[in-house]
Amino acid sequence: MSTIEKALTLLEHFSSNRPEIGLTEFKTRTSIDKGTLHRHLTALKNSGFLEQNYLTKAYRLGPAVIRLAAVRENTVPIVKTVQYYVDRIANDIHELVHAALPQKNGMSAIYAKDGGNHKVRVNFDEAEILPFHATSSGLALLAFHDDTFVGKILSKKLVSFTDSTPTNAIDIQANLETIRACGFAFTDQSYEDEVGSVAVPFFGVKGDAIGTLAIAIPVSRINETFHETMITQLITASTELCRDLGGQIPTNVAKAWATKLEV
Amino acid sequence: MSTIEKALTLLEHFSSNRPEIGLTEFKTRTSIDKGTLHRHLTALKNSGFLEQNYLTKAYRLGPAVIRLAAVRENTVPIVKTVQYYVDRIANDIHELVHAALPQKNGMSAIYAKDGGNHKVRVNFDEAEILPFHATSSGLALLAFHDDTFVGKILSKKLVSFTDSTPTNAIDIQANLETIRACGFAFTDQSYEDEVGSVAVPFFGVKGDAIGTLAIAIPVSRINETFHETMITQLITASTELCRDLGGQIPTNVAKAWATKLEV
DNA sequence: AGATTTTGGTTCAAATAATGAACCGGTGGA
DNA sequence: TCCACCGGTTCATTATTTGAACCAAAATCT
Repeated sequence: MSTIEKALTLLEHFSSNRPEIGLTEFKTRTSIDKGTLHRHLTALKNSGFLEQNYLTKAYRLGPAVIRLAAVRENTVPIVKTVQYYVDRIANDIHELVHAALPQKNGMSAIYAKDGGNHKVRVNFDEAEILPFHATSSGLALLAFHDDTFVGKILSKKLVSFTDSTPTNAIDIQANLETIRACGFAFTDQSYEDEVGSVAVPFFGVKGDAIGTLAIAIPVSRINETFHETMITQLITASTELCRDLGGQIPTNVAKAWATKLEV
Repeated sequence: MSTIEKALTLLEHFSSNRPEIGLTEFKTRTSIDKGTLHRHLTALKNSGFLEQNYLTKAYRLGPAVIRLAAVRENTVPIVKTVQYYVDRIANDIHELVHAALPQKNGMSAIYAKDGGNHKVRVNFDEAEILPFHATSSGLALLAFHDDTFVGKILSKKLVSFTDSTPTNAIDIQANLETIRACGFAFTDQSYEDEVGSVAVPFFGVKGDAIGTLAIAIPVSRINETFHETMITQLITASTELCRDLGGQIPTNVAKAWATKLEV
């Protein structure tokens, strides 16, 4: 791994829950030498990717990322495009809907909308990393990503979040096979207790999965017919989204989705 | 300059006007060796900061920046906070208003709104780098930034964009002194012909300028009274914005602004 | 108030990774 | 068919990164 990648990996530690990280905390989190760490953090700071809380000396993300995100969104307006469909589904089914993009170690929600007015609702932290193996988003994406990437992910230690988190790589591979066949993924309390989720991928020009649309819902509200409703909603939205983004749905997925919608 | 900084500098070359850059184009733009360049670009790609157009092999910004920007905005919600004031000014004065943050080599607009319905309007490209020395935003920020940074900027070659672009460091330093005294900056066609602009800084907890609010306007529509209107609008907005962000307006600026508002 | 721990930050010889000139192989004109 | 240009790779040389030990200041404990 190059020095550049090592340094950029540090940025992954920031999240909405952990917006500021001090030098020593970084050291315990990464077990990288303090000297090295300091030099890397300083380099990131000089480049505008980090800035320091002048009181605590802790590091937080800097203004450079704002500009880059604006340019990216100007180049490939995925967030904007995805919003329409997330909102539509959220308004239709009155549950928490989100769209996510893959990062190195999991999916990252780029937009979420809770269409519900339920008392019991799924707590959702945007910009959090959703682990590939424990979430429907993650599985839906892995199923349509290249094998080497999947292999890399599944060969790492698979953290258990609940009693239902799948941690056996072989089982997961089998599940991915099923997902590939039907074109959608679902999980039952594999990441958070009491929460189930359904997800479909959306595709880029090569027919590769570039992101996912997903619904998270308290298991108490899931039943057979609602499960089907969620899936049809996601499938139709993803179909239109792919068209908007100039993406291509793999033929077997297109076929599976079509038969699903006919029923 | 560390390898990390060198690599991250590459990202600065992307903009809305130049969303994709190939290896050879990078080489001509940076005069870095092709091998090195390729390794750096690959590292950035592996980290999700770049992705490749699979047809042309050209690089463009990747999905990692989206997540980081979301976390940053969750941490320090400058964009969201600033929007309210930019919109307000735009609606009041019916001209192009924007807010910008400093990057390494200039200001970058984070939000813009054209409140006008004029036939003649200022063309504005968001996520573009606005050079410090040629724009009111840049000057307003430099005036309240630490001297070493200003020195670094002014010691570089100051590009001339129009006949009115100031390129003499000593003149600019003198101008910064004036700006420090009155608390706002204005330029007359120093970046684009026919366009004038006014800007005020807004401040962080240390009383340091962390960004700017600015109005760009065709010179044909500027007159004495409108000039004053723009300045009062900007000053009041910045004052409130600083309060929202927990920033501290330097005492002499606060005084200058207060007297300006009294008139 | 004084001692102690913990914090961010720095140093410099040893270890390692970055560098770049030359080299591939594919693609698209002339 | 040739040639130029593209992205990408190789490997000996070189320069940078690395990390154990060290420092100073601030927070914490006694």
